[in-house]
Amino acid sequence: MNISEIAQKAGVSVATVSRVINHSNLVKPETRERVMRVVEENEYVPNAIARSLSVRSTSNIGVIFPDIENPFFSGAFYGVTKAAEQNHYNVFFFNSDENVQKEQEFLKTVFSNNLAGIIVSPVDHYSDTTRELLEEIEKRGIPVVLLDRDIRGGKFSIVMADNEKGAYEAVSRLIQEGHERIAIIEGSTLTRPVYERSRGYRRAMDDHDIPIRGEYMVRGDQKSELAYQMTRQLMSLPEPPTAVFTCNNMMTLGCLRYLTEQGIMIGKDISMIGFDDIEALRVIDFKLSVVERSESDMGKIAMRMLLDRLAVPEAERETVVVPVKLVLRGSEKLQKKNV
Amino acid sequence: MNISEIAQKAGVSVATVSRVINHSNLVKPETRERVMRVVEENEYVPNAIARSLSVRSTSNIGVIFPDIENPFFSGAFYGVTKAAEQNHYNVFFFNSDENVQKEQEFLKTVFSNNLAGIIVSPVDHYSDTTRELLEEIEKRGIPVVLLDRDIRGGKFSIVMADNEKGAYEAVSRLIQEGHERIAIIEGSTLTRPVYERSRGYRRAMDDHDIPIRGEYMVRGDQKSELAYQMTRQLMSLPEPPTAVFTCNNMMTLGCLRYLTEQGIMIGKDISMIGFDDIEALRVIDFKLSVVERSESDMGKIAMRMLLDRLAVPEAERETVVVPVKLVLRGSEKLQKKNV
DNA sequence: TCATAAAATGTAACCGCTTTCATGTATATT
DNA sequence: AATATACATGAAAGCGGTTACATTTTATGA
Repeated sequence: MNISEIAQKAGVSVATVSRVINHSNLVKPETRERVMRVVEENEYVPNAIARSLSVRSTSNIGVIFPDIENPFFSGAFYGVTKAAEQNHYNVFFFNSDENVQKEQEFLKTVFSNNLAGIIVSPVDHYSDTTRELLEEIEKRGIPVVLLDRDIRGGKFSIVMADNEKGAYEAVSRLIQEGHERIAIIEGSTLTRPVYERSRGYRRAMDDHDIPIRGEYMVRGDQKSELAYQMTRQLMSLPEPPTAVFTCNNMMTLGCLRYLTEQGIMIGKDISMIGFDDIEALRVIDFKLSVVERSESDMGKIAMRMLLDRLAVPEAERETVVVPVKLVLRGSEKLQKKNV
Repeated sequence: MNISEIAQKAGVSVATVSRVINHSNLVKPETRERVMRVVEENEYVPNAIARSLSVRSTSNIGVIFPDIENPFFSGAFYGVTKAAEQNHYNVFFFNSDENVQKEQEFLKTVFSNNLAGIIVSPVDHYSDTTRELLEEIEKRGIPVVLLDRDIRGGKFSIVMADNEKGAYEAVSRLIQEGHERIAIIEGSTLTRPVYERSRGYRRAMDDHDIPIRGEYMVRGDQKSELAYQMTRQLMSLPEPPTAVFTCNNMMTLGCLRYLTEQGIMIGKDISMIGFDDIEALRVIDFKLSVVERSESDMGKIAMRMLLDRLAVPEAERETVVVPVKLVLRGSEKLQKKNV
């Protein structure tokens, strides 16, 4: 069933049918009625592909995240789909697997698929190729919104958490608890949030006149395994840290595993605060203090920003910083006062 | 840059360019060369929308899951995107939010978006409307593959886990540990996996001649809260159960929370086995025995089945049952022998 | 009543590609 | 050399809509 069949049955031209289904106001009420009746009787749904070809744009947006299985991203993705649905947009998803090539591969399909806009969390902060692709996309009038991670030298709309503040508050809190030997397990340096969290740590230490010791700053990635090893390394130091701040949820778990395996009690033998809440631990009431942010809000905001840009193409690119919250559940404490 | 500009620059007709980019073999090697050079020089990428309109089908598949934040679904989704990517398919994602209306809303857009196929995990096993929509889709030549959940009276390809066996083995194991007072926290009855897990429980009990007590069979949903309350209810019985089998990961957590809050030690004061592994607990080495299955494999298999149907439209609809594995980590044990 | 403006509708080109059918050209066959 | 055959290419219709422009209908005012 296509538009000309409907036109024929309703005894009008295809142009009129098109006007009716697009809510144009230059069609007589009775005609509209008649056409609508035929449309409903035949359960006619216009072909979105043909429409897209004609208007040279779609109602589809693209989302490229590095790892949909990471609760942060699945939460953000949920927010995006929710907001998209409410505004009658469809969403294409692509998982870059933390792989720059794959990410770029997908970015190249943006034009041929005539996407209305894209939301991306770039794999590599330093990739010039990715930046150039994104700039090309913007230049051709397709809005880009970055989520959580940005890209060096690029000028894009972005929604991010207040990473530095989150880290600053977490570390400050540990200091208030009396700690001086505070370790940080950083993520891989390829992304901005990692950098900012690290800066928050250093600023908190500086502001409280606590010297930063290189051996307490170790680097993990996005997985738990390396953080596990790094924790072992930290705890094997002649003077092991008395508190640790972990920069993302998977690393928090890796760290936690080493500590519990060794029988080191969290919030008792050692203090700990992680970045990002871990639902499973929260649900079982495992007392872990964390820096929390709303993933789904970040997704919704990203979609909203995209819609704004779509509505007003020449609008300014904006940066939205989502607040973080330090949620204290006890793991920031220390019972044995061996600080 | 479109096909006719390329044709002009290469000094051939659009038909020839079309043949070149579609790898038709009836074009002279030299011509192909020449066209390809122009294509590359101009970084020409054919417009997928126009192509779709012309061939009346896309390389897009649709995925409808009830809750992308649930690790089972985000894992399965990862598998789908992985397999799709390898076969040059794009994936549209839609979150039904466990809401039948939303699910049906999306199913209606399948035609207008000319999707090549869909993978769905239906919200409600008993929804005739959903079944009819899916049948209509199949009838119009668009393959449907169900994942994890099926639909009453429908004859569709499906990939599912061996739910009954998983439950049977888990409960049998609890029985072997000496239990007789075994409770089950079932999910909401709207889906088939729930029914099968429940049946596995009953069969295990029957096979070992243990009478099933109604007060030990309680119903949760997909969330942790109700399971928490149900666990309290179970533990408040005059004769509380000595072991509990929970039918999905969120309920496992809710149950776990009540027990730990009450100071009831898992694998010591009470035995427990859950359905589906919980990564966070595994990573921190929390000793929870579970029935495990590979979510991403299920997604990959679903995509593979879709591709097969796409290649051979008249192919039989098949049911693939993915094996489950009982992973014993200690929580199935009981130390206080008060059984 | 008629000229004129405004509103409603229709005609047809176009979006960018695929593909059938017609045509032209090279190769093989006798 | 003439004819048949296979191969290579092009012209043009079509996919299902939208929309600029032309045309017809209706409303308005003198």
